[in-house]
Amino acid sequence: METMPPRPRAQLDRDAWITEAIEVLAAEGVAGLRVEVLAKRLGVTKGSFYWHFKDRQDLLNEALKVWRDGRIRDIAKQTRVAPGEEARQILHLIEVYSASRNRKGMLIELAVRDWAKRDAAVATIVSEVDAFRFKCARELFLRCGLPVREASSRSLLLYAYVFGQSLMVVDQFDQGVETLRADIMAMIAGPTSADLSDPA
Amino acid sequence: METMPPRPRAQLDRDAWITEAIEVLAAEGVAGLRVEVLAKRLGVTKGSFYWHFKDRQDLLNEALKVWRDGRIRDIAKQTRVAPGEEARQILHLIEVYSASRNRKGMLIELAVRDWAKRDAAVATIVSEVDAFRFKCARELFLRCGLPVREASSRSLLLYAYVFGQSLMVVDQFDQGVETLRADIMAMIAGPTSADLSDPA
DNA sequence: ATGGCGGCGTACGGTAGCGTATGGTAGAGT
DNA sequence: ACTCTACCATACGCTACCGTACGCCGCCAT
Repeated sequence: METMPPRPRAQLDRDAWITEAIEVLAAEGVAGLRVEVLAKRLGVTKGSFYWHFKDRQDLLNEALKVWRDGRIRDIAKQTRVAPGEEARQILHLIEVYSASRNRKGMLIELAVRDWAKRDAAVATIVSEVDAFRFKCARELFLRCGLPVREASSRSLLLYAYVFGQSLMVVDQFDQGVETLRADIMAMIAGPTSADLSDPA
Repeated sequence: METMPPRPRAQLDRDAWITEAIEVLAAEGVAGLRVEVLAKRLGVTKGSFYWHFKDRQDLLNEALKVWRDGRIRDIAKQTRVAPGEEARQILHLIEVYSASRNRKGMLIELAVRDWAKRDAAVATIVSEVDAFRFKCARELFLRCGLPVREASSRSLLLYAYVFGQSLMVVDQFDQGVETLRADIMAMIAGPTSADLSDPA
């Protein structure tokens, strides 16, 4: 056999670097994503790194692609739902992003968005992801019976809210923040056609 | 005369460093806030810096304080309004933060919040500012006649939205984003007691 | 005019990080 | 057993920083 010509284990290690890179990205931001730090975390030296990658930028590009593809897949999954379940799924969407759960995912989101402020190529990718998110969420609202304009504005509000929520330090807001969050979820999601037409 | 004992120009130069520091903070983030970079931008060497400041952390602390005080003052100013103008002021509040105008202020906000993720002391300050913002905004809603719970949730939604909005890259969303933003503003601000009780 | 000091420049040591060059090793193929 | 190569370590040069030590220069008061 030809030992699986192109990549028997090389490609797999590349992925290990990328996976760890995204981990560090979430914790330290793109500025803290250093080659030698990464190597230490992986228990190797940078001699390994420069075998797998041309340079640091090469890793950053790959990590960004992996992030984008993962986001696209996840968004598609989260918004592909059986008819009649759209309204419930919108609430689920908001919950999924609410920083308590999915903390790491949100940290990655924020790190990438901070990165995008200083790198136009990253901003382009983020823009693509945002557009896709917007499109999918709007589709959910449309299938709930809302007119295009309202479906659009609610979609934008939904994502702006969940991202903004994760930026705020709300732990000393007087009463239970959970109650407020629940009320806000209802504001963003409803009233939908289900509320308007469902006799129950 | 005693040549104006404490600070004839020294304190003023300290402020110059801090002002420039906040500028760089907005553009490059806290990780890009380097002493020697700052010195070059100010046309001096770091010999000057270490006369005015103990070390880099000293500058960071001061910059953070200046930011906090400026925020507190601005929030107080933006939410202190004549009776009957509350509803209008809420809309104005959203507009002021909408990233198009006040771009630099928002960049500083985002940079400080990113900073807060890796520095507990910064997170405490941000928490104070957020709590004050929340309190002031809620007061506006309350004076519009809304019950406490709704005033609270709308206040939280308002700030989460404006911060989240500034994180998103919306330039390729199909139709006019301005229209969507206007609709969202109306969702967050209204219906208020003015809409409910004003016969006009 | 001159001593003192505020304000800054210069020079230095030290660390962290990028990227390169080159050597070493273990395992697969023959 | 020999070799080849994927994979990694070591060592180096370079730059960008931080912080310190110290020297210079101009301004004010006496």
